[in-house]
Amino acid sequence: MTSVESLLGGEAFEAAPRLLGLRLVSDVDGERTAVTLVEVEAYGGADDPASHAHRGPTARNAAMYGPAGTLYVYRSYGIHWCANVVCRPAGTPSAVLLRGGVVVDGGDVVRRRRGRSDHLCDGPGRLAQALAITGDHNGTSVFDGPLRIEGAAAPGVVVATPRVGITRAVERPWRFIFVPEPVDNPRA
DNA sequence: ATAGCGATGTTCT
DNA sequence: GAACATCGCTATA
Repeated sequence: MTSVESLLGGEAFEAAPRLLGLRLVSDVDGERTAVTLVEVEAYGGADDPASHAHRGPTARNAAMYGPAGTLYVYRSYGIHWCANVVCRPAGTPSAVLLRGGVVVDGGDVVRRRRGRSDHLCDGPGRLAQALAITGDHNGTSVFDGPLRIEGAAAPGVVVATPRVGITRAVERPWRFIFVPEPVDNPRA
């Protein structure tokens, strides 16, 4: 078992914050890009009214029922792609929505894909476009596929807030933001 | 700086 | 027919 693999498991809201600070590496069309994950959201199964798996399996959410490490990619509002990582064993639906990152490799490629130089990865649709994640990657594994999660988290603080863009179970604080630990604070 | 709105695939009522 | 785990453009301030 890899070190990253051991970070998955447990309820989605427990696994989600563990992914913060890790690297999401993309090798698509022969181009390498990578980000450090800084914003994620947890989605559960039948017990989470905001989850795509709340009503049971469908053609769209099938990947959520795969083993931990499975990528669940869905189309949002008919336009954008959004990527999740499954964190529970096969048969138990779960998802950690990847909502934001900081580019650490392939910045030129990312800016070309995004068609701009700002707001490269802040938002699930933007993050997917930056790393060229599409429906083709639905069901692939983040341990051996074209999109991988690697490394160990850098030191930082995790802040929990309510999930955004949903209308049900809005009170659950299942959105997690990574605040890097300052290496040095000249003002303190 | 904030508000409104159009685009549009899949699911749900 | 309506809602939706969004985004980028446009208008108004």
